[in-house]
Amino acid sequence: MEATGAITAVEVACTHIDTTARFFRALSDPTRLKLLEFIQAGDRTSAECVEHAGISQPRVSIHLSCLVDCGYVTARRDGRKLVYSVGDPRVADLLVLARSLAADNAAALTCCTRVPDHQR
Amino acid sequence: MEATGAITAVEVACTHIDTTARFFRALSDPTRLKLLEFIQAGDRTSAECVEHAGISQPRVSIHLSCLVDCGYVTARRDGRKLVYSVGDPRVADLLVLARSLAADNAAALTCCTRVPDHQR
DNA sequence: CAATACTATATGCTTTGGCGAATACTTCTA
DNA sequence: TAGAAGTATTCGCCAAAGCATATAGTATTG
Repeated sequence: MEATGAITAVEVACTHIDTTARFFRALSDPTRLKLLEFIQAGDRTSAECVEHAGISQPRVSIHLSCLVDCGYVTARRDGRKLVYSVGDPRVADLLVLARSLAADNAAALTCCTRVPDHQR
Repeated sequence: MEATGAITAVEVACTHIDTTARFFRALSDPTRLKLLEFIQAGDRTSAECVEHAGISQPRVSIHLSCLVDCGYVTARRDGRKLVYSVGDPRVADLLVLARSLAADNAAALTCCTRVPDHQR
């Protein structure tokens, strides 16, 4: 599938696997996921996000940048503040799907607890 | 929503956010994602997974355990070998959705490249 | 065109979790 | 019930990425 068509320069550097993994990575951190769900429930300013996340402003800034870069949320200015919102409806679909799957495996989702075993 | 019903003991320890984040974490590693897509395309033995992943058998074993624990795949014995397969159709839905979203943001998915900035 | 409010970056530290290599454990088959 | 084939664990190493604190940068407003 690497002959002629349909693959742009961007996708050559990273495989679609790498891209998708990176996409999932954004949601694999509880803080970012919490922020995304917060924003999805209604547009939020940075300050609101900082308060909701309960961590430092610089850290939240980085997390929000990450969510923006990954296409989960968009930012717009409102006076002095930045307001974040979820634009793409597929994001909601993704979250709903993931939540239902995760809930069904909540008990077994000790998951990667096995991976780092010797460090505890 | 924490008063009386509908929340089991399992879910009390971890919030649904933590559970879901952990769920996404399983897909946030390129090796695991690659394995999952490989298995989704057709049932695979451990040996096939090892060859496809291109890393050591022990590592693949751990990744597969992780995918099983998280509910993405199931394992069954076939003689001496273990055969892995994707059972839940929602997994396919999730992957399709994620791929389409990730593809639309492939260019910007430099994402967390911003997070670790001082280490390069 | 300041001063201020808001947001992003830099630095240093620590934890998580990826990897290979060695090895232990299981499970069929002969 | 050996022995081999297949699978899982342990260990040590290192990179990625989380966090706070300090600081720099950028808009908007007066």
